[in-house]
Amino acid sequence: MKGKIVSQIKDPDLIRKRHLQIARKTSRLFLKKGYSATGMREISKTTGITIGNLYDYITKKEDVLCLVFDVHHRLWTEHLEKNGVHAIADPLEQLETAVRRMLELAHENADFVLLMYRESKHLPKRFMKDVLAKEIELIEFFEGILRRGIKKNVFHIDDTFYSASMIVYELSFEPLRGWSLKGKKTNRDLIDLTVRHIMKAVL
Amino acid sequence: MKGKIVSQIKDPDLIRKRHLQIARKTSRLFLKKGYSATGMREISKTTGITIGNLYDYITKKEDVLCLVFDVHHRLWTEHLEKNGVHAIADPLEQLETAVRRMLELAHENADFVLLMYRESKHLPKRFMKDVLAKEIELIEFFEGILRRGIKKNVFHIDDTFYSASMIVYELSFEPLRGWSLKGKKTNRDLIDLTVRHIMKAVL
Amino acid sequence: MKGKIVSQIKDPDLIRKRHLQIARKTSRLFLKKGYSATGMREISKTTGITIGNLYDYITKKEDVLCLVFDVHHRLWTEHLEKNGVHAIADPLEQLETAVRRMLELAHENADFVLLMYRESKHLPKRFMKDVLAKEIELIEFFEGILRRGIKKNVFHIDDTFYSASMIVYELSFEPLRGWSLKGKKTNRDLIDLTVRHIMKAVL
Amino acid sequence: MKGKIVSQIKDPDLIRKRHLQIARKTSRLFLKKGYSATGMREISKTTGITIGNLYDYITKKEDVLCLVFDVHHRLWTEHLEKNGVHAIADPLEQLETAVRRMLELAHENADFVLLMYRESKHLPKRFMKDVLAKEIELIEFFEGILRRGIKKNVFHIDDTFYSASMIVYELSFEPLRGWSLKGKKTNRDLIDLTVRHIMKAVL
DNA sequence: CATGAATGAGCTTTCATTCAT
DNA sequence: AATGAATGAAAGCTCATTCAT
Repeated sequence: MKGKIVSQIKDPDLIRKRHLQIARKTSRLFLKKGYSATGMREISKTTGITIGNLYDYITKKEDVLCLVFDVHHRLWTEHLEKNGVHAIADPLEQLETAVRRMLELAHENADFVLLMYRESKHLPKRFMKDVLAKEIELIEFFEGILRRGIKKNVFHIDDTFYSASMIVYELSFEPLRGWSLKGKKTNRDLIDLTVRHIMKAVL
Repeated sequence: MKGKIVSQIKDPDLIRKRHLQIARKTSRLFLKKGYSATGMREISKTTGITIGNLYDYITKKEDVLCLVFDVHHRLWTEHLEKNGVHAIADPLEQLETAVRRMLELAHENADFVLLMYRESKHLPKRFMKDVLAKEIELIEFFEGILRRGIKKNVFHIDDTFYSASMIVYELSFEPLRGWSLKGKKTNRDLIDLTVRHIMKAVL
Repeated sequence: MKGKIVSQIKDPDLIRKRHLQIARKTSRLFLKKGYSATGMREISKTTGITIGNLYDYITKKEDVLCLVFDVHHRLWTEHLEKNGVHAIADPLEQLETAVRRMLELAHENADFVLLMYRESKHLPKRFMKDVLAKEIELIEFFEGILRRGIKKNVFHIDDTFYSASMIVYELSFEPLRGWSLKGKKTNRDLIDLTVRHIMKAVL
Repeated sequence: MKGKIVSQIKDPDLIRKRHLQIARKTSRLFLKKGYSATGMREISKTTGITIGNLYDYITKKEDVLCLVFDVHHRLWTEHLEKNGVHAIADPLEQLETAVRRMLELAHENADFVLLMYRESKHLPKRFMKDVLAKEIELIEFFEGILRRGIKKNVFHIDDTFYSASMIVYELSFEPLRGWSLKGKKTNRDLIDLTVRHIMKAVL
């Protein structure tokens, strides 16, 4: 993962700064137009970095997509840690809280989530492996909760890995399918409904 | 819907034949390489229709994507009809059967489903509306089952449209997320697990 | 050699016609500006073939250089045949005639010869092998004359391959070094001097 | 000649030092990849001089090529002086020695000679004139020997300038054409053959 | 109806050169 | 004197689309 995107620039602080700048500004472009339809010239204009200079921080257009994925992934990992979800002892409470926090995050970054489903195909293989590994990590985090809940006899499910996978999938319901409910439900209601839906399936 | 894709050709039977030919052969290309990365030359070669002739049956590259979506949608609509799901009287049995049939179809056409999530962005707006309308139709079909089940006091859920939406979303679990379970579950098990997961949430 | 330059175009006559057109017009550009300094846009303008269409007849810029080399090589091979040099029985007369004819050709295509020395580095390896093979052929042609002359006791040299190589090299004297004599000698004188120089060394 | 390459730097010793450093290191690059294909970044890396600093010692990329030519030319001039060829009284011995020394030098610097034929086109006109002037000097040196030999009735040739030009040209036989004899002749043999070839033509 | 050669805007990427520090 | 980030024109090449035959 480290040093994945090769840069011509020597100053590592500058690299970090510019990489963030590129990822943040470009993600909006990718969201609106899609990866393929977004040209390097647009990326240059949006980021405010001239095209030549841009290529001092990346080697191929792909790298920009990798940077976008990177920033977004960091967001998710950090979110659970920040909210102290790991520390909750009661599995039922922990699951509910984790799901709720993730749904909130998914709501705030709905476009991002959609982007990742849509454009992951354009990631270089090497990077794709990292992405999948992180997804598995998230699944395993939920699996851990489920296992502890089963031991304590509070959850009743046959297959923890399957259920954890499905839960993680359901977290993306709004970003991927929300359009059908747009205008019919407030965000609060949608989250409540999904929390209940998920909890019902494990109890 | 009809006549959406404008054609230079007079003979309507020929148009239908060619459109089907284009859709079927090209979908494979789009699946493998994605819409943007697939060139018209490749489409011409794969379909066996020369490039000039191809443009007698479509007006823009988009149209090819529309054709692909069209064929695939027809598949789903027809599937429920063919399997006589509409005729089942018992809501519980009907829901379980419908879900199972859809999951089987989703499994067989996993790549297609993935394609539709990925490339829908490239559809022209006009066509996109049709696509969403059809999705709503499917949701409403499931909503109908749920409503009847509630009346008969066999389902217990608060919001039928939400639940129907979520069910339809869950049908795409394997195509979109199956990679995490690849090698761990047989297709049969996966379908059984998902059927049980869905049924549990509505009972 | 055959079919070396891959083309998208189906009509083989058209390919030949355009390849010749490209080679002839572009060689002038390469002569004046060198291979690297000549852009595809210039080539497009000079040949009168639009840039996209140009790439229907070649796959890379290299190919244009190959075409130029090809045309020129054909020139040399055909020249000896046309002038009936092969048919001369007397080795001394044959050598003198062959040398004179080649010097005349070298004079008329001096720029071309220079081009080949200068830009051969940019040829793809595969093609380079063919070029060298043809050069060896020419050397061997002269070696044959020398051998027959030795048998008839008219030439006196130790090493026929060396001498043939040197003779072929000397044929390029004017194209490569003529500048130092420019204005001092007429073309006729220069050729006479070189013929005498070469003959003296083998007698 | 002096001060040709304009520099921002005040200290003339430093300029000389850096210019030598640039010429020596870069010539290897030009040999391998050619002038056009060698980038300033590569030159910077190879010389160990940062790109900005490099431009304190030159004004354009051309200048680097000039420096390379300069160093190489100095080599040739110095070589004849070092070997005391100028002091030999007997024209025949002097010619043979001069030719032999030059051939040895040409062998050791074969790549260099090739480079000069190939890349001279990229020299700025002003500098090109200097290069040609030096070439003429070398020709005239040989012409001098020939003249003295004719006076002493040991050489028999019609045109001293032509012969001297051809001799100088023949010195580059190995660098330009040696590939055809590679593996067939040792260096010693090749030099002997060429010396004999040249002497035979003037006697 | 069918063919495929032709068009040219637009793509990603490179690279000589400048300039603030 | 030295550093290296920044510039942007221009390079090679692709590709959706048109049109004469």
